[in-house]
Amino acid sequence: MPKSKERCREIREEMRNTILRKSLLYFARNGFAGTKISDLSRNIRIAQGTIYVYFESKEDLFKEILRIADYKEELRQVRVLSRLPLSARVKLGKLSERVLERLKNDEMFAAKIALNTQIMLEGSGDCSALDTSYQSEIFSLTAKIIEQGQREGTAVEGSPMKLADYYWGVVYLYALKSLFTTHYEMISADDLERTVLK
Amino acid sequence: MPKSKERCREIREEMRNTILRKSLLYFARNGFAGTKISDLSRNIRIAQGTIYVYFESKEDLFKEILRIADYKEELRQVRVLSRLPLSARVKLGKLSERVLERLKNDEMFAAKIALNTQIMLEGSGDCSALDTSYQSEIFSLTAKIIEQGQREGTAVEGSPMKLADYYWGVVYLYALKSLFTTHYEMISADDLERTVLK
Amino acid sequence: MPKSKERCREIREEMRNTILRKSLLYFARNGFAGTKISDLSRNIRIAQGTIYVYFESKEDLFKEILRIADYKEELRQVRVLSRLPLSARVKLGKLSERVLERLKNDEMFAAKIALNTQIMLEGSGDCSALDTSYQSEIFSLTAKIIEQGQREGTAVEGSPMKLADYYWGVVYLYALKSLFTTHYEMISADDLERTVLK
Amino acid sequence: MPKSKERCREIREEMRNTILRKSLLYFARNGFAGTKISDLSRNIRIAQGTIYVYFESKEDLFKEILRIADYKEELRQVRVLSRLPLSARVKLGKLSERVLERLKNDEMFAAKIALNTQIMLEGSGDCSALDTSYQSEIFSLTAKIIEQGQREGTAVEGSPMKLADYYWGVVYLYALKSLFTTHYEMISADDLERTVLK
DNA sequence: AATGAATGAGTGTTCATTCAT
DNA sequence: TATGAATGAACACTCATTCAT
Repeated sequence: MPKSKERCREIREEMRNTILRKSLLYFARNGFAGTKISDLSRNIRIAQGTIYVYFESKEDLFKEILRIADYKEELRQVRVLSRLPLSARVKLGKLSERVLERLKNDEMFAAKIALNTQIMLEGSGDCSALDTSYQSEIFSLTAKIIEQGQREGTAVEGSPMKLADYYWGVVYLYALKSLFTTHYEMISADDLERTVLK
Repeated sequence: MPKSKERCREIREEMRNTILRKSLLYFARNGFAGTKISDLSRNIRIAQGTIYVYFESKEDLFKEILRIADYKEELRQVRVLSRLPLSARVKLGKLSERVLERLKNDEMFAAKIALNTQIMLEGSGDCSALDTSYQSEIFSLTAKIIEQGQREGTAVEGSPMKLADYYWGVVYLYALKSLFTTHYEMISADDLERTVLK
Repeated sequence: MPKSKERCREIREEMRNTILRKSLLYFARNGFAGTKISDLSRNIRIAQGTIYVYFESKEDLFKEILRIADYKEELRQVRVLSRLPLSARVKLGKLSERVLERLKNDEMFAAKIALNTQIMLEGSGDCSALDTSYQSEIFSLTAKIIEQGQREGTAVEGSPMKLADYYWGVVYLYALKSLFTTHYEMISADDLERTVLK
Repeated sequence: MPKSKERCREIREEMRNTILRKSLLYFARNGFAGTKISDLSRNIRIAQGTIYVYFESKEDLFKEILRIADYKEELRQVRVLSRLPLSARVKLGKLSERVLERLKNDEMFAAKIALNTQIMLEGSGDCSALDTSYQSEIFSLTAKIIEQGQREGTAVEGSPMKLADYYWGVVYLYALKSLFTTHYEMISADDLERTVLK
């Protein structure tokens, strides 16, 4: 008797997500070239062949990872925040607290940030593969908050985009630290804010 | 013919340095796993075999690169600076200006910082390979300057080591940017100082 | 419930035959190495696992195919024909007409001939797997008819076995054509006869 | 000191040809799917990697083989023959003798014919890869000789193209035999001619 | 010393086969 | 019994390393 079609789809979806989730961490830590399918599959505790049931190639798997490692949720938060009737200082305070909180507790979040920023840095090559629109909108929204801060006299002078870039660069820096280092001293929200606030 | 022998050694030394210099950049950009000897040799415009005349293996080459990519010169500067009868604010100002200046103009400097920090992050694995003593002394000297700043009331509160780590982390961040991005906005010395100064 | 059991056996037999029939065509067209179980099962519209309910392995399936792709029926016809009180010319004429007729209309027949001849050509390897006695009896009966023709002065000179081999070789040739080509010009019975008749 | 550029090219050309020549036989005997790179390289007595120094992939190697396994030389002969002021019977006699001679003595010739005809039969798929123009010109020249024979009353009736196809089909048949069978009885030029001559 | 063709261990990928459902 | 996801041995291919020139 055939398996129920529905159940089958569920199982597939579940396995696919397991592979994606575990691979995200692996790729973030070891890079594309440094990740071997054999190690990866041992890490996920599946056979090498199983990966190829769900993905066409190592590269395809990597691209799918980048697709799911987007900033949809983060963007939503920043959007909401930027619209609230708050001072830039408060907005950046709340944002920083949330971001650092997740960096500490959610390894996947750190991996996502690390992977995306790496791709953005290497850039050029295969931009097509990656939808960077979420990221760039986060940057421009952050820049707007900084601009608001400059008008309010709480943010430092300088190009808001440069400062936003600086702010998220520091987030990337601590994403790397949390990915690679077991014992490290996390900066405080104050430290992070200081990139853009007086 | 002692002179000819001398000349021979010179030529050898020159080739060896060329390989080291070009490889430093290549490894910094592509990582160890992402660097193929075939690509590397094409980049240097020598035959693959030539690399093995000067280095025992890819790993040996990499270790030699790390050996020359030390912070001897930087350490010297920081040492001198920390001993001068200056305020912490001025010391950090001068340090920041010099570091950002080199980051902009000296690609090798950026590569050196990127490579070292990467190794430090991945850490654990082969610490033996890398002499991190220069780096850690720079860190502790920077921490001392920050401590001085805290006494003088110009530096922010918090663990001086954490703040030094933050300061150099940002330097690493912009080393990466200058390595990978062609057009980017460099932060100012003020921006960099703000990681640790009020 | 004896009836239900009987019915069950029937269904099994039916499925088994479907697999054998469809596989015969597939193997004839693509060869053993060129036939993937995944493609085959998709072609039959069953799951891959189902094949293994009826056959132990790909090789077992192939051997079973060769077992059913015998020349029992053809042998019977040639036997009857060779015993009739007819001239060699008439015998070969009737044989040629029947063979070409089936080649045109019965894809399974073409596949059978193609597969068997291929196996005979590659030969040596696994002769054990294939009972070539039917085939060789057809050859020797054909040789006898040719001998008769030589006595009657209608067949060309030369070793009767060589000529029989030639005759059936041409049949193989057009079996291949009908298997692979959609539009081709079939030779006439006269053309086929001419391999052995003046 | 670098190897002489010229000598290098020679060595490369030589090895490339060795691989092509030996692979032609191997692919002709075992087909594309049935040919393993490991077996092939063992057969040529080189390392597997060496094949990839000269060819991008197994498929690329196969395509190159088809490119060299053309009928340029055969076409030249048929062209000359068809222009000579001879009767069709004599032309076909000479052609048949030459072809059967080469089939017996030149394994490469048999492999070439076997491979090309196989490709032509499977056809459709990747016609682009193979230049079939030589082959089709041989066919049409042969058809013209047959037409001449029909006018002279020596060739049998029927579509000249069909008969040319038949003639070369038989050549393919005995190419297969000479490739696969060690002991077989080769047909005579007379036998071959009889496909198209009365 | 410098070369680049040759190597083979190691990596990515396929596919016959198994097995829980 | 029929299914198709999971498996891992076998295959295609890569790349650090060697070596004859």
